[in-house]
Amino acid sequence: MTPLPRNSLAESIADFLRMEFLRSAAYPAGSFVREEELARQLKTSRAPVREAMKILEGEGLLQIIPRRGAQIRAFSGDDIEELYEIRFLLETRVAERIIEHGLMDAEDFALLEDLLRETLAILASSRSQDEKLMEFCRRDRAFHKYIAQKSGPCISGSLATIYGQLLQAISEDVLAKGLEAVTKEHFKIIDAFQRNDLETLKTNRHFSYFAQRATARKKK
Amino acid sequence: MTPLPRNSLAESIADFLRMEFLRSAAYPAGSFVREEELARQLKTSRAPVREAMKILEGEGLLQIIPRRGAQIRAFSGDDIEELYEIRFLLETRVAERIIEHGLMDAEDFALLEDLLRETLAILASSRSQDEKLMEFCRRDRAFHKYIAQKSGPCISGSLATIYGQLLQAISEDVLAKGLEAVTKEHFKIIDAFQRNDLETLKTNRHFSYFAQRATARKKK
DNA sequence: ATATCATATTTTGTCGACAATCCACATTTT
DNA sequence: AAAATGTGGATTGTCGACAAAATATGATAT
Repeated sequence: MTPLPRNSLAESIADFLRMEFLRSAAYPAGSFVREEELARQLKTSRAPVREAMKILEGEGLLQIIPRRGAQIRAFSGDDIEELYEIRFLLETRVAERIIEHGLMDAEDFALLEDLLRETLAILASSRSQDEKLMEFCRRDRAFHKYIAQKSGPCISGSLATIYGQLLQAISEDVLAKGLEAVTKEHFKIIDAFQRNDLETLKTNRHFSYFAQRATARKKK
Repeated sequence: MTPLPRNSLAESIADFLRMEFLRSAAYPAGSFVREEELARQLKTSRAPVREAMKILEGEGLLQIIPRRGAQIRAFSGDDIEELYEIRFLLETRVAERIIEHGLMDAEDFALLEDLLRETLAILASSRSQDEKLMEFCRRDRAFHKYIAQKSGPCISGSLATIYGQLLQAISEDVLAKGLEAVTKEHFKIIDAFQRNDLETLKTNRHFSYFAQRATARKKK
């Protein structure tokens, strides 16, 4: 058995910050994350906080300006369009490879559907909004990652950062549309894969959470 | 004038490690980077070393296993193929956008050619091999980044990490082929952009350093 | 009133030390 | 002999403190 490596404090702090950025009440885009303040809040020292910020910088969610601080990245309308475009490009390639080479079987589909059902169950149960958001994000990531991994580890990595940035960029829309609705749409993706329906995966963009509406509204 | 933010020690260490990974004599793929050892070697403390490793992890060059250490990522033949594929996908999109919307003008071309000539001049001058490698990497990155930036900041970011991983993956081939040869081939890219020759940029893969030879040899 | 400069305060960058964990090797047990 | 257990050394994780830099504050001169 794998020793099941518990993540370090830095990873936990990074998780925490990712969530906070989504809720965005305390940490609006463009504002700075103060090391001391965050460390005091989480009852840790500044060292793991700094490491967490380095992680988030690597994911493109934070922008560290030397000797100035860490600024929460703000995405413009153009940025969002660009992210959607990259996502479409990479996901199309993923879908092509999976369907062409038959990279997913019945077991995979069952596993993914279980994951989605589990997600819905958690969202239906009475937990705090924060916990729901956290569990949703964890499982949503896992869902997309599982599919991308079938195609390859490198493309999966690239897509993961795109997902993260996109989620932060359009968090208000995700929250507005509802976590359940987003999860339910994922069933259609599994269905399309089962039917080897590449066209649906490409043209209908079932992969995507939302329509262009989101990007159009952000444009200025 | 911009205050020209000097990069922190962590960034410098990350730079240093990137170079070392390319030379790969002291740091072969798959081996671990020891914090204490590196800190002693660079006459710093472990804090900036740890931060540098977090940076490199974000770039996919290093793989941090909690409480175990930081392992230099080893790329398989399949990985390299995948990286080339992603790179082709993204670069094609970059070229399309630039040519379709006329995103580059005479000034850009002149600037890029200057950069290449400068690179060749440095490579021709009598410096240490290490310094040549460092200067080459810095300018090669700048070259690709400048072009990608014309298309958009997000796609540029994705491509940058791909470039970095690819460089580490095939560093022996880069060193074998010669830094000058690689730089000289870049002139063809500029030429193709000037002639709006999208087909050359796509099919001939002038963007790429090498043929499949590199990937074929790595496969097992 | 504005601009400029000196000073105070806040914030980040770096360090050395200690605690927790992991690994390799030796020892014991079956 | 093989597996399990323990112990010692090495390595990572976290902390608090100090140094350096940037920002904010306020006084002075024009």
